[in-house]
Amino acid sequence: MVPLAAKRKKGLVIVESPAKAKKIGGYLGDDYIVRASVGHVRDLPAKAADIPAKFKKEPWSNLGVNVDEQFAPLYVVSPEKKKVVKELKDLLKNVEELIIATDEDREGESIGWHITELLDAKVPIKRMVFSEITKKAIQEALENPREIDMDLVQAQETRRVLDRLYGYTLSPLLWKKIRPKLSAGRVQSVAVRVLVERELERLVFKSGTYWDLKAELDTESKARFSAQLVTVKGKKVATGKDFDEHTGKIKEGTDVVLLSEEQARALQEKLTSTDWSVTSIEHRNQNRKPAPPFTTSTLQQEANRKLNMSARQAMQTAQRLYENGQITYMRTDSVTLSQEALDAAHARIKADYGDNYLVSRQYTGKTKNAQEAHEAIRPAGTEMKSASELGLSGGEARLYDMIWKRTMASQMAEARLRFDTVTIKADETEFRATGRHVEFPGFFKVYVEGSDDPEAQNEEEDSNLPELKENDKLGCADLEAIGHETKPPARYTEATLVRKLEAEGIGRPSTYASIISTIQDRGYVNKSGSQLVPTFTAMAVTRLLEDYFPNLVDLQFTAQMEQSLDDISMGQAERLPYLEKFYSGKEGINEQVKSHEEEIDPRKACTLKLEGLDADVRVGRYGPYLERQENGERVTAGLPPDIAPADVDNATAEKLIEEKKKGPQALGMHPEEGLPIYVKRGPFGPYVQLGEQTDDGEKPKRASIPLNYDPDSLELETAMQLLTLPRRIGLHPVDGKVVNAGLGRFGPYVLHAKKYGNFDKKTHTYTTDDGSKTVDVLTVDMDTALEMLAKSKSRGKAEPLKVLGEHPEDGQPVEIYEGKYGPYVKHGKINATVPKEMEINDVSLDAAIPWLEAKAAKKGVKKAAKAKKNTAKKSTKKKSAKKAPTKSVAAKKTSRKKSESTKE
DNA sequence: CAGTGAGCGAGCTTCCGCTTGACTT
Repeated sequence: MVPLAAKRKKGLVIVESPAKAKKIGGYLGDDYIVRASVGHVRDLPAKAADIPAKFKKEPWSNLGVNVDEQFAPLYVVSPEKKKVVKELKDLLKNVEELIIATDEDREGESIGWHITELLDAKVPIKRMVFSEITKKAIQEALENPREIDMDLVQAQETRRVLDRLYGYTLSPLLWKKIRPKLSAGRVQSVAVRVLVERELERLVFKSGTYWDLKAELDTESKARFSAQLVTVKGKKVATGKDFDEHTGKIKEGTDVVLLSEEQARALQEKLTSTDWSVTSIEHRNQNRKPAPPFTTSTLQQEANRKLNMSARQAMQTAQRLYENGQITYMRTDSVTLSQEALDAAHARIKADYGDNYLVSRQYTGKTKNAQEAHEAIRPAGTEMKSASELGLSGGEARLYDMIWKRTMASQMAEARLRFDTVTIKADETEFRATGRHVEFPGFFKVYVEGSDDPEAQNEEEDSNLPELKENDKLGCADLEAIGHETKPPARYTEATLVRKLEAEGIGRPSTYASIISTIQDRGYVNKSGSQLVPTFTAMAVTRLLEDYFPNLVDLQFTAQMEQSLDDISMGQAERLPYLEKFYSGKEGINEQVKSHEEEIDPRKACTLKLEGLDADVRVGRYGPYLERQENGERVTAGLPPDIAPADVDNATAEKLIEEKKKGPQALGMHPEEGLPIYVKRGPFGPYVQLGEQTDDGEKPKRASIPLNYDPDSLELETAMQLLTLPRRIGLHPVDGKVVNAGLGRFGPYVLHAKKYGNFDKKTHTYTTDDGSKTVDVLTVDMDTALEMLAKSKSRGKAEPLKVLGEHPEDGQPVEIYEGKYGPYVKHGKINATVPKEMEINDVSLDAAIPWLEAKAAKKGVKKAAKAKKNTAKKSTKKKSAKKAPTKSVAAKKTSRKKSESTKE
């Protein structure tokens, strides 16, 4: 709140982030007001509802770009940004100048320009830039303002318009040819393509088998070490690298010995009783350099590898650290450390490890398309305080600790390693043993970057060999023949995908996490553990795009776009010819989409003929299914929803089609009911059913199969028990009321006096606090049920802080409650926060009603959107009702009902 | 709350980047 008698201030400074505004505000003092724009303030309309009425009829309105008039963008202030803009406008009335201090990159420059356009300032406008948030840097920046760089703004607008044209012309083609609501975009389509190509490599991959020997050897002084077979009769023994992944055989022209199991065992037999001796020893020295300080991309990768955090979790955790002033800004592509950071790290290294561990280093970024508006991610401030010194805990402590270590390590000495390679002769074979010795740990003391290969040995670990010299005799304590299979190329994880995208210059620090969400939300990718598995839909979409728009899904497309944008930002090129070439004319995307629209057969676009698979895979409305011709007849069978494309082979296909033909197989007969029990799969997962569906509308008895049971190997006994749920566990020792276990809409539960206890959502089991037992809905006993119930949050009503009175419309009480985010007023199902500066005792009924109304209006919009999905099937009826004269009332009523049912 | 693989309708879906709300279990 601005006090009414506010003195006129010198300037209004606008930055992007509120946390940054706070910090800079502290440096600039009372003469300046510092506020955040909270990101972009204007954008092209995202959806039809955001298009202003007067443009709705324009043929280009959906694009939000007037493609007939110089690609003029239609900018709108999104509803959630209106408040910010209004506040900035009000503040501007009491200052002498407007100072734009947004980030010094393409997007930041554009945000600044949009602000000046919207605020329509009557006072002078200055643009200031800084790359480090220190008092000195800020004041210097303030004294050396510049103008807004319109070339840079143009480059941003070109980027924005191109992305819109790409996305909003290709997506509709996918709706028509493959499935509604699909999407295509410059970034996501390439990301999906990368995953699909890897999946196809796995699909055609042929595994190969090879054998080798591993020896456990003793020196004369009985020190033991192990060695691997490397040559037989002077010829190299085959390893995984020597195989051709398309054939599973040794690559042509490779001169190696491929050992079969028999040969390996014969060799093992022969060598056990032969003489072993050292033929040569080699030493090799190598130094290791620390990894550069974190950028967004490397932070996400390491958090994924070492802390098992998703990109999204890492960013949310980093955001909290940033808001608490504990780390610098977390969305950056720069590896540069400021002088403040260097000083802090150097001092701490000296104090903790000594001078010989300190080396000052400045890294230079080599990331494609880096904008470098911020510094690297590092502990904020001048002291390099550790996580425990800051009193952090949980995920924040772990992430901070990693940032701290990486920053420290980046300023520490190289590690010096010595590798020893010993060659050993046994009969006509050679074995090799390698050792690693850390001669000087340097930065290893603090931090070593993680590996994508979970089996790889840690770099910093010693694996020393015993003292050996040439011609030493060795004893063979054990000789093992080991069989190996070559593995297909690994699927991408969040970490490796982010690294790939960054390396190709695709996507920006602020978007890596959301790219991963988007491709999952659109049904292009499923996550299986840490693997990102593309779906059949992804394959169909990728193939269509590759066939008809190869240059748009080329990995180089973004790099080329960036080149053009650079030219525009430097004033060496114009936006218009670039956009015209992309969109208009014979080769432009508009014409291309139109002409391909006629030639693409949707049935073909949805049909995948996979190498080595006899049946076709088709992507249908209810998911992927198999299709095959048999005696001129079409047979189909649904595929499990989350099956990986590379895991579908002829055997799996055959099994699914056979099962479909036979119809649901009875698990067995229920001995008392005399009816068969089936295992079936519905939209809510696998379930068991007793008897058949009859015509009289009577539904057969059904029960979901909890996640801890495998539907394919479910026993009849278990099925019968599931069908008898809910089950009485016994009587509660305190009040004597019944405790039950059952299956509900949200999974298995235990129930006592209207209070529910829950099983783990992912496993449908529960492990007791002392870890002594794990139970499920069929096995849970009274003691465990009581423990579960004790944990469940009380559904009992909280006491209101204050009762304001009855709502004039319906007489329902209006009350104030204390919530997690401060006090709120409650009326029925509507809750509205009490403004921060209000005292609870000052809140009156009259004051509270407008808050509730505002909240109700907001909620209604959200709920209606949500409810739409659930009632899509019935929508035809609703539409005719809409034409009735009482339209608005009818609409209100239905939306009310829906919101109740969704809440239930 | 429990399968299926086909089509009029009205109007909508969809992009990439920059940021923090909201959530009251």
